[in-house]
Amino acid sequence: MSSSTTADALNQRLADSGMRATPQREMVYEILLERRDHPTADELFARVKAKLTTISLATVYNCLDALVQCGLVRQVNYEREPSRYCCNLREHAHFFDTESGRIIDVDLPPEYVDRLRQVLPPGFVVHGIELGFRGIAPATLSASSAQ
Amino acid sequence: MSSSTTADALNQRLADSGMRATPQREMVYEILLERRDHPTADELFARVKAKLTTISLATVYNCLDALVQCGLVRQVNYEREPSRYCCNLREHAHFFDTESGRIIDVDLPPEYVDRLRQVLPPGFVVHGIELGFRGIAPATLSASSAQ
DNA sequence: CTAGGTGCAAAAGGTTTGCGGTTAA
DNA sequence: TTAACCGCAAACCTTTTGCACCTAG
Repeated sequence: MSSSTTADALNQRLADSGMRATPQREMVYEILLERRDHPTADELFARVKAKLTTISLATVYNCLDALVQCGLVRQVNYEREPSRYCCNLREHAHFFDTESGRIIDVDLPPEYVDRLRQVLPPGFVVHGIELGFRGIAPATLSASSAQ
Repeated sequence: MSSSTTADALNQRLADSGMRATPQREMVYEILLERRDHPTADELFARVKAKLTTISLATVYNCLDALVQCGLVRQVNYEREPSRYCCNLREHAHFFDTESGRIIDVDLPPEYVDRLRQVLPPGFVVHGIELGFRGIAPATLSASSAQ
């Protein structure tokens, strides 16, 4: 049920971008949805391999590229660390907790985003905004998403 | 004169962080100030090598690390591209022009920065904020800094 | 039948490190 | 004299690519 609807949605999204659904892509996406904790490709590889034992790391990278390209996944970069992957499609910023290494999603209200771009002089065409905080999160916040 | 005062400032900053001034560090910093165009380490290496012919790429990386650590230089990362280096110490965002590859500094008024952090729920300790825009800059803007 | 995907291994590419020699406090 | 720093080369690590094989449309 829920799993089949996400599979359908994935199928649709991939098709819209001229790509096919495959067991590997479905599994990578499913595992990414399972815990929304911004894993690296390597970490994801380990989790996926437990269920699809023959998958390779290169395929995980390829699947993630496909998911990013079709707009279902966001690639999150912090400094020069390995990329992390995020299946939260809402407009949000990232808080990088330097103590735990955790990434926390912070929802951004639409009017906040509008105000963000107002800092640009006129004439700039904006295709994307990236807002990141670095610091220490309240210890009590154990989930991977705030607000 | 101006060059000697920046050298003094560099010396001071390095000393404050327990490091020495060296010809290589001075030259890397000077070249970085010359054109404020966010070069990569490689690019900087080429420019510095023209004046300090024996310098090595590893030393450029080490010098940049030193300059970043003592707070005179900011390391700017965009997606997974090579790091770029920025000697603008004012609070500012970066606009990544996807057509030219250029990075444009956008000054952030203090009250804007204050408003940025207001999106965080209470309890978060912020040590740094990174705001980046991706898009197309007005062609007329040829300088590397806006506002 | 053919375009697109997978898995493997090797390559790429930016950055870091180890080491012997040098320099400045 | 001794701790910091340089230059060189090798190592590192994440990501990409080439290639042979497979599979769905």
